[in-house]
Amino acid sequence: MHNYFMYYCNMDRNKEFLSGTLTSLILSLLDNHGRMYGYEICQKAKELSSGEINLTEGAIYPALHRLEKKGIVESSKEKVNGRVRKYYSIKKEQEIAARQKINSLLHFMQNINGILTAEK
Amino acid sequence: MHNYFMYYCNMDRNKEFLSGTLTSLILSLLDNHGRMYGYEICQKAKELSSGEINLTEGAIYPALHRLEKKGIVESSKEKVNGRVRKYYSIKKEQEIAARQKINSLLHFMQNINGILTAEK
DNA sequence: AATTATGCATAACAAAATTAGGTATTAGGA
DNA sequence: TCCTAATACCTAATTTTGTTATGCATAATT
Repeated sequence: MHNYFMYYCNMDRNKEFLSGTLTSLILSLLDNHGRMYGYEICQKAKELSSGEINLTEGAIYPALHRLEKKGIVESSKEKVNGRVRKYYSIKKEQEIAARQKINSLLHFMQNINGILTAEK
Repeated sequence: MHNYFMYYCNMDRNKEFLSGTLTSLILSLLDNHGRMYGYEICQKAKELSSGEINLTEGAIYPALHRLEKKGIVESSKEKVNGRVRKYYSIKKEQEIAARQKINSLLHFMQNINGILTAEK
């Protein structure tokens, strides 16, 4: 290593948010509403943000697949009104970790907010 | 187009934040402190977040280069204490746009916060 | 003398969202 | 009865962005 800047210049636990809050957003919605399916998550995010947060399908579905692959959520398909829905929920043993992740995002946003609103 | 979901399911002006708050963070610091150089921006972000936001060099320098390439900031080199610093500042004609971007991030974070802290 | 801090830069890689396409069913209006 | 909108899933190519790991150079500290 040529210098030591990088020893303290990594994003630590916050690194994941610089590249997106989507995963934590999904976990939060699942934590609050229990079983949800992809389309429903998009709608709920939109609803809770006065129509301003519009998640794209190309983002939400791969994100859900990643969460499942990592063993954080589990899914089950169900036919409702002739259409198949894929419901996701946080695995029981992952709930604490999920809440920690959500709190980390809240904390991170407080830090960013503190910088953005700092007095000159 | 095969369906119409995507007509209203894009991230609109918020899209840039899902993939990082760094650019807005830089603009905010430059807006508040005027001329700053890369290393100084890292230090200031760290200082204003009680040491929790640690920007990496590999992120900050390319980000500054992108901002300059886009004509949003301008730079000038200066030798201070035998070391060359590259100072950046927001172009006069870009200040309003920069502040809008910063406000967009604040607004976006309020929305995310609203979702994360929503009552069940 | 050696290390730490200051200061810049870039390249290979990985992660994640955008963009754009695909399939299928149901509901509602003209 | 069409046609459109809404519901509901999926994936691939591309782009953007950050991480990780380098490299160089000078000043200050131990």
